Amino acid sequence: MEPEFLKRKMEIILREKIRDAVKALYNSHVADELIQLQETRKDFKGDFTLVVFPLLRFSKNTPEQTGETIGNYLVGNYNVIAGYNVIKGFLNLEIADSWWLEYFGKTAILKNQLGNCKVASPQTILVEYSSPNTNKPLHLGHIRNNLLGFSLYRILSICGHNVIKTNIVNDRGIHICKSMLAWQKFGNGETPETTGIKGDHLVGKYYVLFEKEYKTQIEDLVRCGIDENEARNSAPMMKEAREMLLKWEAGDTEVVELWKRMNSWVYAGFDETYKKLGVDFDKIYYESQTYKHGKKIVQEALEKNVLYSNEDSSIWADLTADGLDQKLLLRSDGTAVYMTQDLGTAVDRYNEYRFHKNIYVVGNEQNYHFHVLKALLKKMGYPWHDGLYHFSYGMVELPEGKMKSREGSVVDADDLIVEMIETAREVSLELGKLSDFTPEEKEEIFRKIGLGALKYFILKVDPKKNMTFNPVESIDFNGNTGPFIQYTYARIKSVFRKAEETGLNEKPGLLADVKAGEKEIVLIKLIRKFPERVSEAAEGYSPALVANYCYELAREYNQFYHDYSILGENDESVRNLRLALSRVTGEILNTGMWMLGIEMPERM
RNA sequence: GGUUCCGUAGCUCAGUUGGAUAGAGCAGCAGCCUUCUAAGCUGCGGGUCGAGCGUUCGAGUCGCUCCGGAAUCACCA
Repeated sequence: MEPEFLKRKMEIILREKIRDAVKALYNSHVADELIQLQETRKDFKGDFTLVVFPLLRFSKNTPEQTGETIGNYLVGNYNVIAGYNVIKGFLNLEIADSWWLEYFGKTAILKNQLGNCKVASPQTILVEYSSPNTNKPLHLGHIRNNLLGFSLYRILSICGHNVIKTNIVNDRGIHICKSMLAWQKFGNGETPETTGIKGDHLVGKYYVLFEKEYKTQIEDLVRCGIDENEARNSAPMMKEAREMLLKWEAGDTEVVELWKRMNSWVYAGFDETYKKLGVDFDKIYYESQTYKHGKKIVQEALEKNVLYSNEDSSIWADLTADGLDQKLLLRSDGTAVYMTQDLGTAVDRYNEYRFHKNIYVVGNEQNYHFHVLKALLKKMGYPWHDGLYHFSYGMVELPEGKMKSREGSVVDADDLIVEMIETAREVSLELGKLSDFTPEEKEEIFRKIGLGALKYFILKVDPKKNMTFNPVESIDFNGNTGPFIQYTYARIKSVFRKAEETGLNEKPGLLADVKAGEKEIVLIKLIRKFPERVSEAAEGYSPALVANYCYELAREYNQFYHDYSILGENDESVRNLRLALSRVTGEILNTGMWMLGIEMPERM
């Protein structure tokens, strides 16, 4: 049997009481939006604050006097309100400690703390993320993409949605031909096996080699007096790459075989990186397949006169009515562009999953592209176009600006992961707390901490904003970081190991009539916010809200841990409350970090 | 040039539908381990929230105009 306050939030009850108060005191009905209730700021005494300015129209009195009158009424008519104070136009209401304790007592026994974050009507949601090109390894930008996509999947799932993780691999086009060509010319038959180089890095090496050779050819041509643009076009490397692309599209056996072979190297490499990052997919799409369907869709739309054809037989959409521009969908030679395949992919996905939402985790540099994609689907008469959502995240920049592949200023994903684990190892060994662990156990802890630091660093930032990564300063392990939260968790685990040894275990049902301290009430209030924060994160597509909540909770817990003794407390009911608070905090931190894809060590 | 986004402490970032005296961390300085993990805790200094005007009882938050930065506007992806 759940008590009233578990089914109905305190805020809702308070609003009702305030409405009653205004009715009784001023004989007026208050519209809901005029009752402005918020949490009381830390520097003031109280739990909830009523902003009284909007109510002056009823009281026809000063803000102070109105606050006093309403506060007095509430204390007299609702025993959960233990007191109030009025500062300027703000009425601060104090909820009785007994209420918080009763609340905590009832919720602490629940299997998980997520209660009301479940949505009323679950949806089928596709989350597309990662979306790599097959000509070079993943870098820091992809890491942000992968972590955001995967975390979004977990947050939406935990709220009850049916979420499908998808990936679209850009496996065709001129870029992969460049790597192939360079490998043919300079590769001497090198493979990941013969060189020991990870497949994606090996292919990336030839992409760089192509660009290098191509550049010298352009320079040579320019020196011979040829215009730079002309040189770009006529450089032999580029000509050969284009020829190779034509051969690929024509199904030339030798080219297709090489393409398959080199892509397979890349996929093996990607799989390794994905595995290290802890992300995976339910369904992978390949552009080399979806672009064909895209072409068909474009042809059909042309026949229905939704699109138009130019004299050179290229096919276009006129989106000026939507405030956009003319958009090319098929080149004059009949080949597909990027948008063509995205149309095909979207339709394929809808046919396969009948999704409510199709979320694209793609950088904000492609905002225009997704506007156009949505407008096109609408124009072509797909009613589900409304379900498309571009989760537009900001770029990861270096202190000196944007990462540039061609200038070699990219932060490689594999390198960064290794570095993070190395740093975790150094820090851990210096602190020397793991001496009784086996080498394997230690490695596992270093891995969790290193990756925890990296993931938290990325995910704590509002996804919409660009962020800066400084490779020199690297990523911290103190303060608002993943390891800080992991450490808090490990501390809690340590308390329970000790409790086990000494027999001072938590006893269910001992939470009534405890005399609680200030920090304990603060913790209870913060714990109570967890499901709400998760809902906000799901609705706002923001893992950062979960990350920052976890930090807030860990910080609060550490203060509590520092100020109060848990197992050293002699009063059994107080000790039991502290154990329950520790356990629930640990559970929430574990679940919260799980939503970010961060693993928690039992010890560190 | 058109469109979109962003400017908060030296640095990296928080800041709910507009609410009180704008918060953390890092870096700097000063303290706290015979007691459950010091990857922690406490304190100090640090701000014209890019600038100005407007709406409002009230603006970091909303509107307009500037200044600065980014992205995009390809028969590239």
